[in-house]
This record gives sequence, structure tokens and C-alpha cells, in this order.
Amino acid sequence: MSTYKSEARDDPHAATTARPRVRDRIFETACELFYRHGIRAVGVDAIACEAGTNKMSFYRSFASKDELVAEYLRDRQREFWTWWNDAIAPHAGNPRRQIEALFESHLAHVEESDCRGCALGNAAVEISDDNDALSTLVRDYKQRIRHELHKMARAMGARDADALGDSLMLLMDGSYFTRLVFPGDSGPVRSLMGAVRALIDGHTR
Amino acid sequence: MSTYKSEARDDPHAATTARPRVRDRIFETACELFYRHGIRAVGVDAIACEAGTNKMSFYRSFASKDELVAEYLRDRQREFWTWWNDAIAPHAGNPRRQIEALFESHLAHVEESDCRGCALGNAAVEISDDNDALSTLVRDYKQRIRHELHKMARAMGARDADALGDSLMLLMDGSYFTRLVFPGDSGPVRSLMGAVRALIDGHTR
DNA sequence: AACGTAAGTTACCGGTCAGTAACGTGATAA
DNA sequence: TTATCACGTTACTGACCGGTAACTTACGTT
Repeated sequence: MSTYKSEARDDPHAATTARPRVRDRIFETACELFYRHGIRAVGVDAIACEAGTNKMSFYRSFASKDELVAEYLRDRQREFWTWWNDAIAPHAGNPRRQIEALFESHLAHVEESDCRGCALGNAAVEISDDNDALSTLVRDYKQRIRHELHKMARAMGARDADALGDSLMLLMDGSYFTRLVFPGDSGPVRSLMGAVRALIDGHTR
Repeated sequence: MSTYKSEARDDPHAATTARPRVRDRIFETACELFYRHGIRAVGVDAIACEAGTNKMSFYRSFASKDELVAEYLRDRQREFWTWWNDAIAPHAGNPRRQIEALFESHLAHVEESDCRGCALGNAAVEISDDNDALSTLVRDYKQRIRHELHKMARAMGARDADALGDSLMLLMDGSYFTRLVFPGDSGPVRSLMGAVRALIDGHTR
């Protein structure tokens, strides 16, 4: 199974060059490690070490690992909605174009070499259902995505807007999920835009 | 984060009533626990205890936890293809009906209350990429599914068979993935059959 | 110079992880 | 009867888990 182990830091004391506060370094490192290797696979020791500090400084900045995980998930969530708004903003007033632009951007993102799927969705695999704080966080996130897709489908005048929104969500999460196994743009994600357009057409023609 | 802890066994010594061999009990217990709580979240101690035995008997039957995990994944894989063949067998010679039947059966499975998504796909989230044995196992599995879907789409006479097969795979994995967050039949999976038929129509009309 | 603050260091806690050694027991089969 | 097999039991290893205590070092203000 093998948990992630950090290798010695290259830059033990960069001294003068004002590097970011330890809390920020820890957080950024943790985000990267969690996404790359999974939440359970990364211990706080490895995070602190990789961030060029130690466990004590970790616990001066974060109450617990679960707190850090929650903050990681909230951060990814925020980034997601920023991305979402940026993707649809140029096509305000044209819902169909907005959906297409959204999925074009999503496709580009998913095809990037360092993409490891959906951070929140992956977390749902790892966290236990009885961890209320974290699983609620993920559920709210996915529910809001679903809701926004319903809204956009409705704005587009789709025959069965909720069904179209749900189908689009299946495609979105499907491309995240398959991405874990198929590298780059070689996977089933190739067919994403075709499927998106076919479904939209089917609901508007 | 909280790892799974087993509660005391109810049936410490069922004596006469010939219960299955310890290896089988361990394996069955492990499959259930891995699927329910995730692979990393379940330790060998918990497995052995839940199976009504102890760690020593575990290691008499399995060389390592990773070996057991591999066997778990192979078993789920076998079950999957059995299910697959059973689903399409009644409609041999009618590829379109086969695909529909496949997804109808898949939908029913995914709507079951104890479904926690795709065992192999979930494993892909948890295992590290450098675990060759396990990640190859998962990749081969997903590649074969993709290949079979391509074949069926081709047999159906689809205009772009590979694209249709890929789109169907996105829907399939999407319904697995969303299932982790949306309980029962309340999630985006509601739209599955509609999307499947719309895509097929789009590729054959 | 004095002080507060941010951060590094070492050592430790109890618990769990995967995995092993050595031994005991009860049933079966030769 | 004796040997073997399948299994249970106890105790252990070394590493790692999340988390804490107590102390030290360095810097920035005033």
C-alpha cells in the first residue's frame, strides 16, 4: 500500500529571501500532497517535513489533521467556483454557449498531465460516512454543482431541464473518475464534447 | 479520519455447525470491509477480528495485506464480468438491446442501498500509482470495459462507435462516482437511461 | 536593551500499523 | 496410536500514526 514519504528538503534555510509564513507553506504543501497521493496516504509528519518545517509548527497552525483536510477541501471548492464563474462569464445571456464553454474548459483541465480527478470526489472515497464535518462538506459541494447545472439547463429552455443537468453531471464526474486510470487525453474523455452537444441537442430540438 | 474498528463477534464458537474455512471467512469479511470503508481504512487486525479469528490465522492464509487486496480486486472483477455476461446474454444478436439491458441492470445495481460505487475505481483513488501490481490490475479492468463497449457500439452500427462507447463509459463511471455522495436513486443517476438512449439515437439516426 | 512573537528542536505519549515466533489444542486420518 | 492438519493464543518487533510538552533560537519593534 505504501504511504507517501517525503525526501530531504533541498532548501534548509533560505534565510534572506523572504519565504512565505510557515502556515502557508504547510497548507500549500498539504494541498499538493493530498491531491497527488490521497488524504489517508499522507501523514502530518510528511507534510511538515516536505514544507521544510516540523510537526510542532504544524500543530501551532492547525488544530488537527482533520481541520487541515477540511480547509483543503474548502479551498478546492472555492477554486472550483472561481473557475466556474470565469468559464461562463464571457457568455452571459447565452446559456447554451455557457454550458459548452464550461465543458470545454473542464475538458482542458482534465486533460492536463497532473490532473488526478476531482479532489472533493476522491475525498468522498476516502473519508468515512460517519465523519459528518467532511462528508457534509463534500455533499454540499456536489449538490450545488447539480443545482447550478439544473439552473443552466432550465435557462437554456431544455425540455426536461433537470434530466439534462443530471446527465451533464454524470459526464462531468465520469470524466473525473476515468481520468484516474487513463492518462492525459487518451481516455474516454475524448468523447466528452460530442456527448455534451448530443445531449443538449436531444433536449432542445 | 477514523479507521474502521470491529465490534466483538456475536458467535465466538459455533462449534458443530460447520462454518466455512477460516481463509474463506477472512476473505469474505475483507471484501465487505474494503468495499464499505475503503482499503486503507481497514487493518488486518480488524479483518481477522471481524471474521472471528486472529491476525496469525490471517497470515497463515495470506502472504500480505497487498496480496489480499489484489485477490479482492480480482474477485470483484470476476463478479463484474459474470454480471456483464448475464445482462447481455438474453439479447444476443441485438446489440442495441444488449447495451440498454446492460445499463438498465447497472442502474438497478447502483440504486441499491448498499452500493458504494465501483470497487476497482475506488481502489484507484486509494492506491499509489507506483504500486504496479494493483494499479495495473485496475487499469486492465477499465481498459477491458472500454474495449467491450467499443465492440458493442460497433456491432450496433454506430456512426462513430468508439466515441459512443467512450460516452457510455463516462456515464457508467459517472453514475458510480456520484453514487458515493447521492443516496439511493435520488442522484443524477436518475437521468442515466435517458442519456444512454439519447446518445445511442444520436449515433444511429 | 528589552520584549513579544514566530519558528525550530528534541523527546515523548498512547495507539495502531503490518508482520512474525513459538506454542497449544482439538479433530481427523493412517 | 500416532502423526498431521487447521486453527487458536500470547507475546512480540519496528515503524508509523496523530498529538503534546518543554525548551531554544532568531528576528522585529519599541
